[in-house]
Amino acid sequence: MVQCNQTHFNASFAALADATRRGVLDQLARGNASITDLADKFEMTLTGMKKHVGVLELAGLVTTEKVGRVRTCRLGPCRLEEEMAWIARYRQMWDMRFEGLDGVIDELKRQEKARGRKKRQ
Amino acid sequence: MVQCNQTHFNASFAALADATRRGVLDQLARGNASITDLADKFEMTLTGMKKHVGVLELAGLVTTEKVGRVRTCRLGPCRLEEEMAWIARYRQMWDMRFEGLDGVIDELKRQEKARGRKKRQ
DNA sequence: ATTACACTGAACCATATGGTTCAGTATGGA
DNA sequence: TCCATACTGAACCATATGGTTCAGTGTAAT
Repeated sequence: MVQCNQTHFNASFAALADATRRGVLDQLARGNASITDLADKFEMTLTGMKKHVGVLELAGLVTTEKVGRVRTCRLGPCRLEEEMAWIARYRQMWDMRFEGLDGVIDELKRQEKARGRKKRQ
Repeated sequence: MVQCNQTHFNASFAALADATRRGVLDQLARGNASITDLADKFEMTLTGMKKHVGVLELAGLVTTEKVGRVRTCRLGPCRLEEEMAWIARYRQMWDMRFEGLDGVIDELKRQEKARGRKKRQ
């Protein structure tokens, strides 16, 4: 549904709106890691890191699995395809909008030229 | 700088993490609008909408200009190029990661086959 | 059996977010 | 001049966010 997409966009963009979480994704792209690994790397308490991982997990960007006493984090199923598509569409609209403006500017220039010619006549 | 980029990513992704603000961008792509126009369209107070526009403006996604008593909002200079690039790079890493896993799986299968052959010998 | 490790949950804190109302200010139109 | 319009800013509110500490629980190693 639209609602569902909206909610998912909210979650994934919000997840990306934090430098630590983007860093975690970067790190997990290099290899799986435990909560402790990540907490060390980003100089943060276990509890703090767990919250970040939770946000990423809710957004589908990360999945985790606990075996024994260590929880391993890895990249999740969300590949940011829709987010990418949203931005791509936005940029397309932005370009069209500016082409439109260019059109207007060209039109204005033509009119100005025409006025210049008239004056000179 | 890296810091600067990080801050910009924070602002732009946070700006996108709200359905109303994404809607405003959509709307502005269709044409410029006043705060009143947007507030009406999204059934919100002027003050509320002004805050959203402020967030979008800070992220460079919107610019505004006040002439007379009406403030006109239009798409801003930020075309989300770097954000798009970040996501593209992420997806690339994600793919590599999974190719890597496929590689590991293939390796495991080969080893298993090898063990099978050994056992049968 | 003891101890160390890895995580978890609750509670707390400061600040940010998304919204409102209310009381202005400034501008445009009759 | 008078009134309606369009915005603005301050204050407020509830909830979310990004972090912490502290007190557990369960697992691994000695």
